[in-house]
Amino acid sequence: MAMECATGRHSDHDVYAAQCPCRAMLDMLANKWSALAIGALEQGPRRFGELQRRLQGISPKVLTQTLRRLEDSGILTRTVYPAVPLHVEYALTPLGHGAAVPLGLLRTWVEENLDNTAASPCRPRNA
Amino acid sequence: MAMECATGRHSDHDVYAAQCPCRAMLDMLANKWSALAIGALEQGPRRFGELQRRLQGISPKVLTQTLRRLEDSGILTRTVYPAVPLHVEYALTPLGHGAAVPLGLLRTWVEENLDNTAASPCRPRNA
DNA sequence: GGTTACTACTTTCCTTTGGGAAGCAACCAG
DNA sequence: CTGGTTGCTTCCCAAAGGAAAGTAGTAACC
Repeated sequence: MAMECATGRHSDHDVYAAQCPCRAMLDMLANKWSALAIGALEQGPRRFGELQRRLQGISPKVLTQTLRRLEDSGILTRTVYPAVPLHVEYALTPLGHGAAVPLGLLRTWVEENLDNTAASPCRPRNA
Repeated sequence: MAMECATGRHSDHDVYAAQCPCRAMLDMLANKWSALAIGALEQGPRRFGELQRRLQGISPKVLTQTLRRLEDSGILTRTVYPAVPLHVEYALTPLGHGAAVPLGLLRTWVEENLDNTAASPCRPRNA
Protein backbone atom coordinates (compact mmCIF):
# COMPACT_ATOMS: atom_id res chain seq x y z
CA MET A 1 0.00 0.00 0.00
CA ALA A 2 2.57 2.52 -1.21
CA MET A 3 4.75 2.38 1.87
CA GLU A 4 7.67 3.81 -0.04
CA CYS A 5 6.26 7.29 -0.15
CA ALA A 6 3.06 9.26 0.12
CA THR A 7 1.88 9.53 3.67
CA GLY A 8 -0.70 11.97 2.43
CA ARG A 9 0.34 14.76 4.75
CA HIS A 10 0.99 17.45 2.18
CA SER A 11 0.86 16.26 -1.39
CA ASP A 12 1.98 13.02 -2.96
CA HIS A 13 5.45 13.35 -1.47
CA ASP A 14 7.13 12.61 1.82
CA VAL A 15 10.66 13.77 2.58
CA TYR A 16 10.91 11.11 5.27
CA ALA A 17 10.62 8.36 2.65
CA ALA A 18 14.04 7.35 1.40
CA GLN A 19 12.88 6.60 -2.14
CA CYS A 20 10.73 9.68 -2.67
CA PRO A 21 12.31 11.98 -5.26
CA CYS A 22 11.62 14.92 -3.00
CA ARG A 23 14.27 13.52 -0.66
CA ALA A 24 16.85 14.25 -3.36
CA MET A 25 15.46 17.75 -3.77
CA LEU A 26 15.70 18.35 -0.03
CA ASP A 27 19.27 17.04 -0.05
CA MET A 28 20.18 19.55 -2.74
CA LEU A 29 18.50 22.57 -1.20
CA ALA A 30 19.49 21.77 2.38
CA ASN A 31 23.11 22.58 1.76
CA LYS A 32 25.25 25.52 2.81
CA TRP A 33 26.27 26.69 -0.66
CA SER A 34 22.87 26.13 -2.27
CA ALA A 35 21.15 28.17 0.43
CA LEU A 36 23.65 31.00 0.02
CA ALA A 37 23.63 30.94 -3.79
CA ILE A 38 19.84 31.00 -4.02
CA GLY A 39 19.76 33.87 -1.56
CA ALA A 40 22.33 35.79 -3.60
CA LEU A 41 20.17 35.44 -6.71
CA GLU A 42 16.96 36.55 -5.00
CA GLN A 43 17.44 40.20 -5.92
CA GLY A 44 18.08 39.47 -9.59
CA PRO A 45 20.51 37.74 -11.96
CA ARG A 46 24.15 37.62 -11.02
CA ARG A 47 27.36 36.74 -12.83
CA PHE A 48 29.81 34.01 -11.86
CA GLY A 49 32.36 36.43 -10.45
CA GLU A 50 29.74 38.34 -8.48
CA LEU A 51 28.54 35.12 -6.87
CA GLN A 52 32.08 34.05 -6.09
CA ARG A 53 32.74 37.32 -4.28
CA ARG A 54 29.40 37.19 -2.46
CA LEU A 55 29.72 33.59 -1.26
CA GLN A 56 32.89 34.25 0.65
CA GLY A 57 35.15 31.24 0.82
CA ILE A 58 33.70 29.28 -2.10
CA SER A 59 36.12 27.96 -4.72
CA PRO A 60 35.29 28.28 -8.42
CA LYS A 61 35.03 24.50 -8.72
CA VAL A 62 32.46 24.17 -5.97
CA LEU A 63 30.55 27.21 -7.22
CA THR A 64 30.32 25.66 -10.69
CA GLN A 65 29.16 22.34 -9.24
CA THR A 66 26.55 24.04 -7.07
CA LEU A 67 25.19 26.15 -9.91
CA ARG A 68 25.09 23.19 -12.32
CA ARG A 69 23.16 21.07 -9.84
CA LEU A 70 20.66 23.85 -9.21
CA GLU A 71 20.32 24.38 -12.95
CA ASP A 72 19.69 20.68 -13.57
CA SER A 73 16.95 20.74 -10.93
CA GLY A 74 15.17 23.71 -12.46
CA ILE A 75 16.02 26.09 -9.62
CA LEU A 76 17.99 28.50 -11.79
CA THR A 77 18.90 29.21 -15.39
CA ARG A 78 22.31 29.84 -16.94
CA THR A 79 22.49 32.30 -19.80
CA VAL A 80 25.63 32.91 -21.84
CA TYR A 81 26.09 36.25 -23.58
CA PRO A 82 28.83 35.71 -26.16
CA ALA A 83 30.26 39.15 -25.63
CA VAL A 84 33.85 40.04 -24.95
CA PRO A 85 34.86 39.34 -22.32
CA LEU A 86 32.58 36.35 -21.81
CA HIS A 87 29.41 37.14 -19.87
CA VAL A 88 27.39 34.45 -18.06
CA GLU A 89 24.31 35.20 -16.00
CA TYR A 90 22.57 33.02 -13.45
CA ALA A 91 18.95 33.75 -12.56
CA LEU A 92 16.34 32.05 -10.39
CA THR A 93 13.39 30.37 -12.07
CA PRO A 94 9.91 30.79 -10.54
CA LEU A 95 10.58 27.49 -8.77
CA GLY A 96 13.84 28.90 -7.46
CA HIS A 97 12.11 32.01 -6.18
CA GLY A 98 9.72 29.73 -4.31
CA ALA A 99 12.57 27.81 -2.72
CA ALA A 100 14.26 31.09 -1.82
CA VAL A 101 11.51 31.93 0.68
CA PRO A 102 12.07 29.14 3.23
CA LEU A 103 15.82 29.27 2.67
CA GLY A 104 15.82 33.01 3.34
CA LEU A 105 13.94 32.42 6.57
CA LEU A 106 16.53 29.84 7.57
CA ARG A 107 19.43 32.21 6.87
CA THR A 108 17.72 34.99 8.77
CA TRP A 109 16.94 32.73 11.70
CA VAL A 110 20.58 31.65 11.93
CA GLU A 111 21.82 35.23 11.85
CA GLU A 112 19.36 36.36 14.49
CA ASN A 113 19.61 33.41 16.86
CA LEU A 114 23.28 32.60 16.99
CA ASP A 115 23.63 34.86 20.03
CA ASN A 116 21.68 32.28 22.02
CA THR A 117 24.36 29.67 21.53
CA ALA A 118 27.78 29.31 23.03
CA ALA A 119 29.40 30.50 19.81
CA SER A 120 31.32 33.74 19.84
CA PRO A 121 29.72 36.65 18.01
CA CYS A 122 31.41 38.57 15.22
CA ARG A 123 31.04 41.82 17.11
CA PRO A 124 31.04 41.46 20.88
CA ARG A 125 27.93 43.22 22.14
CA ASN A 126 29.69 45.25 24.82
CA ALA A 127 33.04 46.24 23.36
CA MET B 1 36.70 47.73 9.77
CA ALA B 2 35.17 44.38 10.60
CA MET B 3 35.10 43.15 7.04
CA GLU B 4 35.10 39.57 8.26
CA CYS B 5 31.49 39.69 9.31
CA ALA B 6 28.63 41.98 10.27
CA THR B 7 27.09 43.69 7.31
CA GLY B 8 24.46 44.96 9.68
CA ARG B 9 21.53 43.50 7.80
CA HIS B 10 19.98 41.49 10.61
CA SER B 11 22.03 41.33 13.77
CA ASP B 12 25.76 41.12 14.31
CA HIS B 13 26.05 38.11 12.02
CA ASP B 14 26.32 37.46 8.32
CA VAL B 15 26.03 33.99 6.85
CA TYR B 16 27.79 35.23 3.71
CA ALA B 17 30.97 35.91 5.69
CA ALA B 18 33.23 32.86 5.69
CA GLN B 19 34.58 33.48 9.19
CA CYS B 20 31.28 34.26 10.89
CA PRO B 21 30.34 31.52 13.35
CA CYS B 22 26.82 31.59 12.02
CA ARG B 23 28.19 30.12 8.78
CA ALA B 24 29.04 26.97 10.73
CA MET B 25 25.56 26.95 12.22
CA LEU B 26 24.01 27.27 8.76
CA ASP B 27 26.23 24.47 7.51
CA MET B 28 24.95 22.22 10.26
CA LEU B 29 21.26 23.02 9.92
CA ALA B 30 21.28 23.13 6.11
CA ASN B 31 21.72 19.40 5.83
CA LYS B 32 19.33 16.64 4.85
CA TRP B 33 19.53 14.60 8.05
CA SER B 34 19.53 17.59 10.39
CA ALA B 35 16.40 18.99 8.77
CA LEU B 36 14.64 15.63 9.04
CA ALA B 37 15.79 14.89 12.60
CA ILE B 38 14.72 18.29 13.89
CA GLY B 39 11.36 17.86 12.20
CA ALA B 40 10.92 14.45 13.78
CA LEU B 41 11.52 15.92 17.23
CA GLU B 42 9.11 18.81 16.78
CA GLN B 43 6.16 16.91 18.27
CA GLY B 44 8.06 15.84 21.36
CA PRO B 45 11.03 13.76 22.54
CA ARG B 46 11.92 10.65 20.60
CA ARG B 47 14.16 7.67 21.20
CA PHE B 48 17.07 6.57 19.03
CA GLY B 49 15.18 3.66 17.48
CA GLU B 50 12.13 5.79 16.78
CA LEU B 51 14.25 8.33 14.95
CA GLN B 52 16.02 5.64 13.00
CA ARG B 53 12.69 4.23 11.78
CA ARG B 54 11.32 7.70 11.01
CA LEU B 55 14.36 8.91 9.06
CA GLN B 56 14.10 6.16 6.51
CA GLY B 57 17.45 5.16 5.06
CA ILE B 58 19.68 6.59 7.80
CA SER B 59 22.31 4.32 9.31
CA PRO B 60 22.88 4.24 13.07
CA LYS B 61 26.33 5.75 12.63
CA VAL B 62 25.08 8.74 10.69
CA LEU B 63 22.15 9.21 13.06
CA THR B 64 24.53 9.26 16.02
CA GLN B 65 26.78 11.79 14.27
CA THR B 66 23.85 14.00 13.37
CA LEU B 67 22.38 13.95 16.88
CA ARG B 68 25.75 14.56 18.53
CA ARG B 69 26.43 17.57 16.34
CA LEU B 70 22.99 19.02 17.04
CA GLU B 71 23.50 18.38 20.75
CA ASP B 72 26.89 20.13 20.74
CA SER B 73 25.30 23.15 19.07
CA GLY B 74 22.52 23.42 21.63
CA ILE B 75 19.75 22.39 19.23
CA LEU B 76 18.72 19.33 21.18
CA THR B 77 19.39 17.50 24.44
CA ARG B 78 20.23 13.85 25.05
CA THR B 79 18.86 12.24 28.19
CA VAL B 80 19.80 8.75 29.32
CA TYR B 81 17.40 6.80 31.52
CA PRO B 82 19.45 3.94 33.00
CA ALA B 83 16.60 1.47 32.71
CA VAL B 84 16.67 -1.96 31.17
CA PRO B 85 16.81 -2.04 28.28
CA LEU B 86 18.70 1.22 27.93
CA HIS B 87 16.47 4.21 27.24
CA VAL B 88 17.81 7.38 25.58
CA GLU B 89 15.62 10.34 24.70
CA TYR B 90 16.39 13.20 22.37
CA ALA B 91 14.43 16.44 22.71
CA LEU B 92 14.61 19.85 21.07
CA THR B 93 15.77 22.79 23.14
CA PRO B 94 13.96 26.15 22.78
CA LEU B 95 16.67 27.04 20.26
CA GLY B 96 15.92 23.82 18.39
CA HIS B 97 12.22 24.58 18.32
CA GLY B 98 13.09 27.95 16.78
CA ALA B 99 15.21 26.31 14.08
CA ALA B 100 12.42 23.81 13.43
CA VAL B 101 10.17 26.54 12.03
CA PRO B 102 12.15 27.52 8.91
CA LEU B 103 13.27 23.91 8.42
CA GLY B 104 9.65 22.74 8.53
CA LEU B 105 8.74 25.33 5.92
CA LEU B 106 11.55 24.05 3.74
CA ARG B 107 10.41 20.42 4.05
CA THR B 108 6.83 21.41 3.31
CA TRP B 109 7.87 23.50 0.33
CA VAL B 110 9.82 20.60 -1.13
CA GLU B 111 6.91 18.19 -0.70
CA GLU B 112 4.44 20.58 -2.26
CA ASN B 113 6.56 21.86 -5.13
CA LEU B 114 8.31 18.81 -6.46
CA ASP B 115 5.48 18.32 -8.94
CA ASN B 116 6.69 21.42 -10.75
CA THR B 117 9.98 19.81 -11.61
CA ALA B 118 10.87 17.11 -14.07
CA ALA B 119 11.20 14.53 -11.28
CA SER B 120 8.78 11.63 -11.24
CA PRO B 121 6.14 11.68 -8.53
CA CYS B 122 5.61 8.90 -6.00
CA ARG B 123 2.02 8.50 -7.09
CA PRO B 124 1.37 9.31 -10.74
CA ARG B 125 -1.47 11.79 -10.81
CA ASN B 126 -3.50 10.06 -13.54
CA ALA B 127 -3.05 6.34 -12.96
C1' DG C 1 54.52 41.33 -32.01
C1' DG C 2 54.58 40.45 -27.27
C1' DT C 3 52.65 41.07 -22.89
C1' DT C 4 49.10 41.74 -19.83
C1' DA C 5 44.28 41.55 -18.42
C1' DC C 6 39.58 39.85 -18.13
C1' DT C 7 35.94 36.26 -17.45
C1' DA C 8 34.56 31.81 -16.59
C1' DC C 9 35.69 27.99 -15.84
C1' DT C 10 38.50 23.05 -15.64
C1' DT C 11 42.01 20.09 -13.87
C1' DT C 12 44.83 18.13 -10.42
C1' DC C 13 45.70 16.76 -6.02
C1' DC C 14 44.76 16.05 -1.36
C1' DT C 15 41.92 16.13 2.86
C1' DT C 16 37.52 15.73 4.91
C1' DT C 17 33.14 13.96 5.30
C1' DG C 18 29.42 10.68 4.37
C1' DG C 19 27.60 6.16 4.31
C1' DG C 20 26.82 0.90 4.59
C1' DA C 21 27.90 -3.50 6.99
C1' DA C 22 28.96 -5.49 10.84
C1' DG C 23 30.28 -5.86 15.57
C1' DC C 24 29.83 -4.66 20.56
C1' DA C 25 28.01 -4.10 25.37
C1' DA C 26 24.63 -4.31 28.75
C1' DC C 27 20.88 -6.65 30.50
C1' DC C 28 17.01 -9.84 30.92
C1' DA C 29 13.64 -13.70 29.51
C1' DG C 30 13.23 -18.27 28.80
C1' DC D 1 23.33 -20.37 27.56
C1' DT D 2 20.99 -18.75 23.70
C1' DG D 3 18.14 -15.17 21.83
C1' DG D 4 16.12 -10.58 22.00
C1' DT D 5 16.24 -5.54 22.79
C1' DT D 6 18.40 -1.00 22.74
C1' DG D 7 21.89 2.11 21.52
C1' DC D 8 25.50 2.67 19.84
C1' DT D 9 30.94 2.02 17.82
C1' DT D 10 34.41 0.41 14.50
C1' DC D 11 36.05 -0.55 9.98
C1' DC D 12 36.46 0.48 5.46
C1' DC D 13 35.54 2.67 1.17
C1' DA D 14 33.48 6.15 -1.88
C1' DA D 15 31.93 10.72 -2.54
C1' DA D 16 32.35 15.48 -1.68
C1' DG D 17 34.95 19.66 -0.41
C1' DG D 18 38.63 22.69 -1.04
C1' DA D 19 43.34 25.00 -2.50
C1' DA D 20 46.18 26.00 -6.39
C1' DA D 21 47.24 26.21 -10.87
C1' DG D 22 46.08 25.85 -15.72
C1' DT D 23 43.06 26.81 -19.96
C1' DA D 24 40.56 29.42 -23.66
C1' DG D 25 39.24 33.29 -26.21
C1' DT D 26 39.66 38.06 -27.03
C1' DA D 27 41.19 42.63 -26.61
C1' DA D 28 43.74 46.50 -25.14
C1' DC D 29 48.23 48.29 -24.27
C1' DC D 30 53.27 49.26 -25.36
